[in-house]
Amino acid sequence: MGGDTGSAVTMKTLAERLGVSVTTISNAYSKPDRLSADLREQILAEAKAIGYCGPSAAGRALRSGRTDVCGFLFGGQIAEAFADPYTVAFLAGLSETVERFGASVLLLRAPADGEESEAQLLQRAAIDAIVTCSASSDHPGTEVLAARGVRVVGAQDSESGDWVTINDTKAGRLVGKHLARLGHRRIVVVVPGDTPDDGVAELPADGSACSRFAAERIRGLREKLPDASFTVVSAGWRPKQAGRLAAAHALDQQDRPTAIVAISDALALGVLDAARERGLVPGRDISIVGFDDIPDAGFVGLTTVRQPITDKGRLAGRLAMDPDYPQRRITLPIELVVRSSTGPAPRM
Amino acid sequence: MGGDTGSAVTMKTLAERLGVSVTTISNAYSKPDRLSADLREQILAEAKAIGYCGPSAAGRALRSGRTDVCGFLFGGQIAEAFADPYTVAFLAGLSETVERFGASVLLLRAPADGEESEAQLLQRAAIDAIVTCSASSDHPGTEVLAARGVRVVGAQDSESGDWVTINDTKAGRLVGKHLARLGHRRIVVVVPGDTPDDGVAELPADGSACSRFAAERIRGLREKLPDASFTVVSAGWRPKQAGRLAAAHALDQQDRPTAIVAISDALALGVLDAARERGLVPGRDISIVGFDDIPDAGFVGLTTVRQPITDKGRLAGRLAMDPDYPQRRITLPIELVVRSSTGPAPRM
DNA sequence: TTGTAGGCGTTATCAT
DNA sequence: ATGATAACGCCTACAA
Repeated sequence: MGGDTGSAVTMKTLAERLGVSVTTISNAYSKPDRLSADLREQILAEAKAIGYCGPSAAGRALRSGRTDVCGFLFGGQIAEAFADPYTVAFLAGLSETVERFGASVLLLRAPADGEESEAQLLQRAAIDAIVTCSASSDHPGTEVLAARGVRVVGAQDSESGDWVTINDTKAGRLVGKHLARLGHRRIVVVVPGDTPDDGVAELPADGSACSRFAAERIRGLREKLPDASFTVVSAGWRPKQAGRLAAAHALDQQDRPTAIVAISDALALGVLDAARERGLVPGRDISIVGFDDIPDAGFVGLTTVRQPITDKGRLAGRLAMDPDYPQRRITLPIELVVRSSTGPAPRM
Repeated sequence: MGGDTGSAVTMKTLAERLGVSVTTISNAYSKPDRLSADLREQILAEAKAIGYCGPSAAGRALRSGRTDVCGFLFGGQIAEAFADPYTVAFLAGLSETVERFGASVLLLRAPADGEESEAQLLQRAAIDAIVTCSASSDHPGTEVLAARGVRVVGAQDSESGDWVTINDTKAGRLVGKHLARLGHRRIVVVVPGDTPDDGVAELPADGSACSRFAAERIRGLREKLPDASFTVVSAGWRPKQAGRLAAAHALDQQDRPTAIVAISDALALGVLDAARERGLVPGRDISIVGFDDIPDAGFVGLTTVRQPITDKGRLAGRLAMDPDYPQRRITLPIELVVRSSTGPAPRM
């Protein structure tokens, strides 16, 4: 105990003490079948004895070009990202697979424009691959990484690169069809987004100011509700709070919507809160829909479009860690899950 | 576009093209004051032109011994860890600080006993420092890391090493005093823990089967409630669900407790759900207390012991990244926050 | 099955 | 202000 010189012990140390070559030591760790089991055990024992804990990651990375690290690029602040059950579920699948490949996940925040120093952090990260989540799918930084030889796995279909995604337009259509059938014609869509002064921003109803996945969901939605009125609002990035604020704004209007579509379940949970605070019963007085089917959605009876979030993370991890995995562009199935939060549009 | 050979471009390439030495290139990035501004700009421009994106992390790590990576060691599965708002808040503070030091956070799962391969993952990780959270504070793996020269920052006081923590016994006492004053004498404590068959396990009432921080909270609690009856139960690791199950079990007994103390707010949220599902009004029919004061606690009116979670993360990051930070053992202040979930013990 | 040699890209040290 | 040189710890040929 006490601050020793630390890692003065290397493969060479071990080799000298045992009278074998460094190659043999190296093989003991990386290619167990290239030396006798006896010798290997002896080496491992001595290693433990003198406190050698395996090949140094730095040396190995430099020589082999592999780091056994998979980056995870998320948008927004970390607290916002991890307050979102979708992100957490995705990350759970991702890290499960990454770990199975003997690697770890490095958290990388997508730098906003002009954040020079954080951009460097991303560019220079020692990673074999990077997985983006929907909020950061088309980040410019990934191109540089790709040029550097880092495998990039996106959460959105694109012309180049690998990805695993869902059909967001179709997801929107599923919701649109459902709401159309129930007779809804006055609809508010809640999306994550920057907020100006008063906390709620109204955005172009065609979704042109939203991230792409949101825009596509909105497109599908409108396609099936051609004669409905649409308002798109945002109230920040922290999902629950944003949903609550945005819904509060919408519900306190003269001409209250009959349905609120939250672009994610995490937002929808906040929308439900806002409705209940006003004594409105979801599914009777107001219909509320989300996307993703996070675990809580079932618990609170939220109608939503299910996607296999954790599997998405697993597949992303697979694409990231296994360059030989044959299918490099994957679209996962989705499904409308009708629960109690939607019902016929009330006459008003 | 198109898979090029990748990172064939190095400092040497750049040096040759500009007719300067590699040292100068290196300095352009790491020691800007050791060369003329002119030359530096020229170098940076050429770098951008030929697609060189800064010193390779591997080379730098090997030579300098620094990786600019801070490990975060969490217990349990990743989905469980990040379903816990405490962990998320802590991580937010941690990564904020780590990023400020030009480094990133690497997610490391604490391997259970016998998970040889995952233990290797931890031991060989290329990190400058590692921060543990309460659930993994006394993990054996950290000792090896410390011996290797990795700075270890714990979330619990210990004889050796650096840490940032709170006084858990005192936190327990705050709750104990509060409940004693309200006349509670039949108390159930909910802790995270492995579950056997039926989903709820009853543990020794002295907390001896819990993690240390939980045990200390229980100790403080009992100290102030010397003549109360205690039952300690656990129902898994996913906080909300575990709290709900454990509370359901306790509330469906003949001799229902008058107060339920959840060892974390995340658990308490589940306890609240269970109470409400049974038509019990928290603070009137049953008192419910948590620990930590996560954001949702205020929202649902939960009485709890506040600790500055995000600041804890920030300080842990500081200790991890800055070996010269003078104070290496920090105990943060705590405070009882009384809300509506506690009230006088009902006569029964 | 085991050993030898060279180099991966960088930075520290010591010159100039 | 700039350059030459020598490691850093490991892995991949190739040789024995």
